[in-house]
Amino acid sequence: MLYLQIVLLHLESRIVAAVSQHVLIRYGLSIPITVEQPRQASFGEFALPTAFQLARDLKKAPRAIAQELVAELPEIPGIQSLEVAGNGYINLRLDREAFAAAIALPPPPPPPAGRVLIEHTSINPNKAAHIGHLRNAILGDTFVRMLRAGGRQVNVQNYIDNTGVQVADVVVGFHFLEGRSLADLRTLVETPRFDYLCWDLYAKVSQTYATDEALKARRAETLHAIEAGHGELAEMGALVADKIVGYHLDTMLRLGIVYDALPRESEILHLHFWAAAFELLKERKAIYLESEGKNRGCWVMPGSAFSEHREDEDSKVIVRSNGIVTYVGKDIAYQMWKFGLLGRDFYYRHLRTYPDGHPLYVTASTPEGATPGISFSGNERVYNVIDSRQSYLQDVVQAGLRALGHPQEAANSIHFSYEMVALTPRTCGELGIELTDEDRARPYVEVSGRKGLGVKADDLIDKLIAAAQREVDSRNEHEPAEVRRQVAETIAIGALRYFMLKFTRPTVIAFDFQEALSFTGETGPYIQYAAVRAGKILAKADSTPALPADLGPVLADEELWQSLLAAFRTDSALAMAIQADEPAHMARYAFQLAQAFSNFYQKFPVLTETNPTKRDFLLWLTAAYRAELVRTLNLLGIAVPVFM
RNA sequence: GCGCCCGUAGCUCAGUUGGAUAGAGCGUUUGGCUACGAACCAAAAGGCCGGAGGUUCGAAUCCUUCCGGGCGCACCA
Repeated sequence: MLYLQIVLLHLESRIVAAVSQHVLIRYGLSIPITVEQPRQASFGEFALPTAFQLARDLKKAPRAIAQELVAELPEIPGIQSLEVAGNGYINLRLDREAFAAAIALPPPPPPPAGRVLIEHTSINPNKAAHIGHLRNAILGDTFVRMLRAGGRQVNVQNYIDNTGVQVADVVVGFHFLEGRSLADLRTLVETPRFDYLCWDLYAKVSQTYATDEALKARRAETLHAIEAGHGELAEMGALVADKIVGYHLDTMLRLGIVYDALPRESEILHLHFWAAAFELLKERKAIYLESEGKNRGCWVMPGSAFSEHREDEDSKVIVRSNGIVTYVGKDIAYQMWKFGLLGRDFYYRHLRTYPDGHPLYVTASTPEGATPGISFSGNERVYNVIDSRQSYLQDVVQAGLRALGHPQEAANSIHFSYEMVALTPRTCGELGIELTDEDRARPYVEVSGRKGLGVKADDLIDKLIAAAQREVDSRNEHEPAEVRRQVAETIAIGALRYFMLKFTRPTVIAFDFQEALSFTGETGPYIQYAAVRAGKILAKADSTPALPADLGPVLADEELWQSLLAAFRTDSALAMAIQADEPAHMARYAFQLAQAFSNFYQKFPVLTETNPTKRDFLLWLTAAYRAELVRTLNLLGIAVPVFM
């Protein structure tokens, strides 16, 4: 069934080849030929704006050129007719019979695979995940699914900063604010929703710093201990981080999000990744020891390395005057490892096996207990899914690679950036968050972990499931409770994932409960519903769907023909979405596909159709729609419930 | 101050990389269920694409400039 899409793609490239060759011979011009979809379906299947492009060079009216082209272009197999439209467009119509016959063609070979790495999620392991993290993970996971469907070999990583200040802050809270020992913490981490407890504690500690200088001094002490990896404070930090990572993995698994490996900062420290990178940076003179000014005694990267616009851009400190590397420095080392440029690797220990059998590895600093023979280093292309506020730092990392003499890798370092998820003032009100008059007047309010201001991921998922459950129960009283529960979950996840994907990456999402809880209109459930209805028809049909031999009369029906075309755009939509690095395009396509099916569903009753050939065709097309809907939803990480 | 992002229907957003009459969803109004399940469909109303210049056959899209909003610009991560 996929062949149809391939046929369309092939046809497009045949048109491009035929037209560009003709233009070259006839006019001696070599121009890029673009093929578009006509504004109105009744115009045909393809449109060529070629005459407009030629008008400049030929100094002739576009319409006249179009007429010339139509008269002189050689026949293109699969194309029935050409006609001039408007003031110079050329519309092409498919040979429908030939097109239908092409269904029998064998499937094409898979596209060449390249090894790519995607890092996403990467939440500080010191508190529960919030909606902003959901956007990151859903965006990353969806893009992974898209790339894999597009033939790429992808490995998925979730970076764990288990030795950073955020973990230290929570340890400060437990130990110095609440006076807990390591033994106390060992029992405490086992209490339910330990991640929520940390959420509140982190906010409390952050606020206490403002008035308590002594506590702030404890933070530095704690961070130091955690980085060194020795002593009670370090053990507390490891305990907290490991436990919270477990919660994050569970939360993401609820959304169908899994990883291949968890690289941890503790191993980057213990295996001295930075030392290796530092030597290389010095050797290539990518950084220098500042001898004067405010950065005296620091190793810095000159501003000109990462900013093309200004010579006097401030240089970026990589190693502090006390000899301790900054976050960016560590990130450069990590990015080098991703490309296999560091000359070092982690050991990998098996951490868990996902329900589908997929193994998850975590990095280790010794070969003890490690699984031999695996590596996640050495990728051709690297996507870092990180919010747009960190674009400055990502630029510095990229500049580091360039300065080290790796322009190729720098160019293949992609900051897959996205805007933040904020809250509408109304949602803040519902959450009982006090707002200033100034905030209330804004269109949205930024979430803040330090202030404890935000919507926890699991709370949102629970709320969505509850809302979906009400709908499911009211429509399906006769179904077993356990199945209803599963259906409600599938719908809730569908709604959430689609909601996070429908916005393009640079758009700030002003999160609103009312909008996110909606199951009608442009939502995940709308698309799931289309797939479920298609499935119902197929289940009730007495025959298996097969394409009838004589399609002439059926394809003459304009609406049916359009319906057929609309069902087979997945591959080209996928290719375009990958090329644009934009999962929202895929989400948009899924919705359009569902709309096309809903349309078809309304206009053409399948099971009651009396003409047997037409009935066979309708049934076949229903099966095609169902398959494409399932496949497309799968790309978005959305499952299809058994009923709705 | 410098850099990046955004400004499109009442609201929330798309706009296939410069193409034909600018599209969806929500909301509003109206019509359609003894059902291949209405979480749906059909129809209507709703637009100086922030303003002004420019580039060209053609601009929501590219350039310049102004206005309005957001986010960055640490020896934090």
